[in-house]
Amino acid sequence: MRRDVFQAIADPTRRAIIMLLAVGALTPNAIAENFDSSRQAVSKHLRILTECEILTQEQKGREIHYHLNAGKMKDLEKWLEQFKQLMAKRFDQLDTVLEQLKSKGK
Amino acid sequence: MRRDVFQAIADPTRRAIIMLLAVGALTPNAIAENFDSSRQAVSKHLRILTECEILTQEQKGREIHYHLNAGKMKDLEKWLEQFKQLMAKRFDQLDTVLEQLKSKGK
DNA sequence: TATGTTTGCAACCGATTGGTTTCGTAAATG
DNA sequence: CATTTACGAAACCAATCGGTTGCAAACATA
Repeated sequence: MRRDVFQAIADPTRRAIIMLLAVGALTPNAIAENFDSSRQAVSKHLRILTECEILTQEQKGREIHYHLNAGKMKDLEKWLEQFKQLMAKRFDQLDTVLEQLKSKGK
Repeated sequence: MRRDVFQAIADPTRRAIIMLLAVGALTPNAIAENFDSSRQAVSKHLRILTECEILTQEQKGREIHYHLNAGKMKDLEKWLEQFKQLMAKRFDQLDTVLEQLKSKGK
């Protein structure tokens, strides 16, 4: 089973959960209140996100507080950065071509 | 059918294709050479990426050149930025709490 | 015109997804 | 001690995914 940040944020509900928990830790019930789907459905998403290590659990009596592990989002950030660098390099090459054309035009 | 950047980059092969095309446009055959899976499997990924408008097609005789539409990646960038802002705000609040504790300690 | 190449598309397949309902358990509450 | 509450886990389901093989069409080439 693939369990990474990319697969985690593919689902819109999970993205919303991440945003919710970015503000502060919440219990499954509190999270589920923000969605149309059942508590169990949300619970499944929480399980997936926990397996991805995007969330951590903190047991408090019979309640479980889900905390966001912001560090795990770095994987996504890194990939996006790598992509942007590749694109920047491409534009640099384009610039070189354009300059060569300009100097030839002289 | 959900067709957005998030779902597009969930698959590792598609992420690799995006990186490949970030360097320059390629034909399906040229792309498929970089992977173990069949040309048809790659073609399916290309279809999905095109439907997401991450790729554009340029017909050249019997060949099709797939170009990257870097602009579409902004959706991902925006979401990540929004997330990071939320986290930053949270840390600001934490700072406030810490400062209040400090001034009380005086 | 016959042949080979490049490509998309449809049919099929097992695995995975995201949801549901049901149940068990542990903690709080009366 | 009985009841309610919070939660995870399991069983089930239709839909989707990512792969395959086998076409057909369009273009290039001999």
